[in-house]
Amino acid sequence: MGKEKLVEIPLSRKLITTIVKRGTEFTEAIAKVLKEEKITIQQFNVLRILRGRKGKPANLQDVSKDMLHSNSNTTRVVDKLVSKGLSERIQCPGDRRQIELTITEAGLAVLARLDDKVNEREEELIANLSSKEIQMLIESLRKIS
Amino acid sequence: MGKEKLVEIPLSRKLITTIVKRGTEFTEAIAKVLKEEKITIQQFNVLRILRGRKGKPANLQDVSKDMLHSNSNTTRVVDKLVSKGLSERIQCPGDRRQIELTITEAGLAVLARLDDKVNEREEELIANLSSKEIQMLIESLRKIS
DNA sequence: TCCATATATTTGTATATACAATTAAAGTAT
DNA sequence: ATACTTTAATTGTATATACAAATATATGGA
Repeated sequence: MGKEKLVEIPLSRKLITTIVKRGTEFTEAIAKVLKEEKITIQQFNVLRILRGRKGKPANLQDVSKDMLHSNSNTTRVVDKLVSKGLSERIQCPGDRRQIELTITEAGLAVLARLDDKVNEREEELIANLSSKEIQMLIESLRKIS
Repeated sequence: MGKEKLVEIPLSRKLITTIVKRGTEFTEAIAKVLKEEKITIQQFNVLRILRGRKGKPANLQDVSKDMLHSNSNTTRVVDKLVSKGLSERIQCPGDRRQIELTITEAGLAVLARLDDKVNEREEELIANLSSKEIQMLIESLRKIS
């Protein structure tokens, strides 16, 4: 008695758990910053994608493919942005199944107010790591899949 | 013209994005395994915590503190487990504000059917990494926060 | 043209999550 | 005992997400 074998947690699980946990922490930390402008991370990502197109409209799939999550919800994220006046959606004249999404001035302004804050917060979040370690982490993590 | 400066994505963002992405992939991959038993990751985690207590009942906070997400939802996760017959909840006689949670035989059986599958899937997910790399990743990632 | 199939987006629905507010029971001081 | 504060859990609500089904348009034959 008192001698039950402690089940070893496999390294694979330790790593996976750690990565998931860090991912959640980061997501929540950034979400908190975005909250100042009352937008979610998904909305933020869509806005950045649209800004990156420098006026050239995007369709739903251009936007969805860079998003983490499945695309039926992209419609609703875009709905939100449109209803807030941060994005515009028109039917594509050439192919009326598609839509043409653009970012509005108000949308650009929101991003402008957030950019530095988000960058700073991101720096802070990994401030404990040397740049060598960061490089190494990126490389190993990319190898995973 | 044609000479717009491409904005460099900072390393901090690259790392954070990569970690978040891997976390999401892992979560989805494991969720898929758990789906065979129609339980979610949160439910799985609660069951494992309860099993780990080897009969000793847990209260809500014992369970919540090991969970990623905020505890008001733990009540509802537990609701699900109880309604499926995988867990039992009684009011704690000593302190009637608290509850006493235990795992049922059916709950243990679900875990027994899942354990190996989950472990295997986890191994697969990081099969591209050497064990030295895994060690190193765990260490660096833990340093972060 | 008419029909089958493919593509782009939207909608419905169940579940999950964040966050604030509420309820219930204990503990503590007067 | 009574009131005040703290603790434990639950509930309400808005939003987010997964997944399947539906809608609308386009495309390529017969």
